[in-house]
Amino acid sequence: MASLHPSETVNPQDTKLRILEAAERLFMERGFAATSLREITATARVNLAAVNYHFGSKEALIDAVLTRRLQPLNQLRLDELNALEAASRGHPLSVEAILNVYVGAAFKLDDNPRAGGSVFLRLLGRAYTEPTEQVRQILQRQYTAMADRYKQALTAALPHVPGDELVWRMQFMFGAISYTMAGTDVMQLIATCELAGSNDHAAVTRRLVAFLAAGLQAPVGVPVSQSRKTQRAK
Amino acid sequence: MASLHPSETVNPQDTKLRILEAAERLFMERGFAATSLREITATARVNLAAVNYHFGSKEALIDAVLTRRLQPLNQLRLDELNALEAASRGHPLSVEAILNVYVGAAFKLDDNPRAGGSVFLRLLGRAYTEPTEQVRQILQRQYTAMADRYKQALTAALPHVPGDELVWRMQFMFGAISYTMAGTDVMQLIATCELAGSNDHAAVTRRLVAFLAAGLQAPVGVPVSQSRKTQRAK
DNA sequence: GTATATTTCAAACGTTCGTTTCAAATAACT
DNA sequence: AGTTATTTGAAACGAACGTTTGAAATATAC
Repeated sequence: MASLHPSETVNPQDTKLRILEAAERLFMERGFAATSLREITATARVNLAAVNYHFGSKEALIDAVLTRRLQPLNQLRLDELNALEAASRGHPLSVEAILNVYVGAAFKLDDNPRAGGSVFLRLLGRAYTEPTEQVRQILQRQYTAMADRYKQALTAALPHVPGDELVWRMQFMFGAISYTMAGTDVMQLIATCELAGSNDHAAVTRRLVAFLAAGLQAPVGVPVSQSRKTQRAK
Repeated sequence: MASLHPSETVNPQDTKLRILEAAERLFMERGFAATSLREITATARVNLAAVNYHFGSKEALIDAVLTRRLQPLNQLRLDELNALEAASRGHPLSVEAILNVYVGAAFKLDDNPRAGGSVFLRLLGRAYTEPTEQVRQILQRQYTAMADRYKQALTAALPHVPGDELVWRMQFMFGAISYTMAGTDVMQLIATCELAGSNDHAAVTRRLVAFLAAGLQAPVGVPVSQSRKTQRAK
């Protein structure tokens, strides 16, 4: 060991971390199923068997990669919403304020180099549409409490929107957000135009929040049961 | 052949179709990478080698599965928008009318048993966030002209929204739509609530269009360059 | 310093993957 | 009819997969 250069000495915990970060990036670039443990361990410059030694299986590694950042992220979203409500002292929060907390928390993860979230956010955006039961369950576990809490806050902020309508609008909201997070840049691929300033998180947040706030606050139409009549009346 | 029961006789083209439909469903349920040709051919009750014989490779099969329904879908979206503009005789279209055509086309695919789109729409919603370069290119090829055309129509319907802002809002729009199409039912998984009437396409369309129309028409904020001042002013 | 526990490593395990082969069966054509 | 082209079938190909193994190396404890 004395013959090794200091930069080559390895922190005991380093292997686990290096695997997590290599896996995070490769999962984002190629998806869970298409990324092999051999690619991951080669990227992390650790032995192939290290994954099964430290995590147990590939499934458990996927779980660890997702939970590591998702748990703090959603905890931050809960904490900041609670803090905001506490600070408002009874005054109902605006939709924009709620959305700013939710979206802003993700970009805080992104800005913090320690959290290294830029890669993770793209991974997360894609994980939402992952077909495997395992990933669905991980997301469910991590989102249930947080989504319920935000539904409650949004209900207070949108008294004119019925409950079932709000659930749908939150569905649309999550879609727009995770799609944006995924950064698939589909418009860039789809149309002959570019997304201006996609690296300016504050600007993206402002645009996204304005869009979502308007959508959530949209006038509520006629009840579903009367829809056919309404359509024919046109 | 004469000894075979008529129901057992096989249409020459039948093998290709059976493969396409089995692949469509399995790709939707498990994703592209995680679905093997052996599962597909077993489900379609055809020989394993039939995929490579009729399509050439798994990649080519993925392409065929996506293009088969996406091409007609986006063509329908183009045709119906053109028809609507022609019928309006110079009057600018409303945002709602444009969105109804776009979203409605997808659900027409779903309603038509011949088109059998219910499975495909979920697959398509997931394909949007697919990491592989191949799938990205297929989507780009199929979406470019259509997205450009809708951007043009929305520009006319939203004169107060600058071009770069509109591109972002279309990005949010595509996110909400494809997320809804994917039918991941993330809110169902995430929160302790259900999406009421998710099978009522007319009702979903109405909710989605109302949300998106409001989002697209949201007031345009201050220019990005002045954002910091505005934020501090609060 | 010796003993114990933890971590790394190269090699191999059995499976499954996409693809190919080539003969048999079926369809199409003259 | 007989001949040709197309399609199906069973079997096998090499490659890559996740995982396991057991010995070597390292860290920790006494």
